[in-house]
Amino acid sequence: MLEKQHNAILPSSFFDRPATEVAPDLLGRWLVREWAEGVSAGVIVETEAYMQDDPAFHAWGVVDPPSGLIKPTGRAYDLFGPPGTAYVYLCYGVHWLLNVVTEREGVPGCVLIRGLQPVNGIEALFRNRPRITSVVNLTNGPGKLTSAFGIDKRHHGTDITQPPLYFATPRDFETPAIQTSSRIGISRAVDRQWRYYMTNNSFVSPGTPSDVTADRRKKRRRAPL
DNA sequence: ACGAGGATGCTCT
DNA sequence: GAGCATCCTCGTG
Repeated sequence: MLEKQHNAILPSSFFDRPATEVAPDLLGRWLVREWAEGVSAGVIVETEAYMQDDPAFHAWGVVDPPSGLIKPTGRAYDLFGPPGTAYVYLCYGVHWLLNVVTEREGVPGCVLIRGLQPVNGIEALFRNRPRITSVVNLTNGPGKLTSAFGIDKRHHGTDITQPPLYFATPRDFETPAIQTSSRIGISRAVDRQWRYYMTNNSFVSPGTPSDVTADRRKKRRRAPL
């Protein structure tokens, strides 16, 4: 089982930067989850950055530019928190998505974790997703990896630079080869190349990057006559 | 292989 | 009530 390497934990200062710097820098590092018995970990292979003045960002429009005042409404408020805080929200009413808050307190930003390659405690991950039979399908998507790692509402707002859930730099860390694309599943700010992923890694999510034609509205339900 | 559709809940109009 | 930072299943080829 994995030795606990608390000295390798990424500190909050790591996240006190623009999300577009943090997101690529997280590739090749580990997400670590400590259980009551044992530890699971995965190499981060895919991330997305969300920033101020970003129409695809949950906190978009929350800052009033003339005054700089924050309108503390809903989930967006938590994106102004201190760097290294977990921002976990429910997507499509079904899946929890894990983000880490970036930039100093008062400046909103976050990085979405979209893909992991399991490297430790894989049995526990399978146990959390009993219907999955192949390792690849365990964690190759933002909703899949939270399910496998047992991440949900309970982790929202918690310090993600401490056990039981944190990021760490592995001993053999090397800066990986990285590619970029537009982000997946969004309909606004589709031109920004703020998705980062490892080259030639099969644990990158199968989603298609958004483009101006990719986000056609689903067929609208016909109104009853 | 690929595409359509459903599940399901929170936020804002 | 619409619009989601998704995933899985079940049709067709």
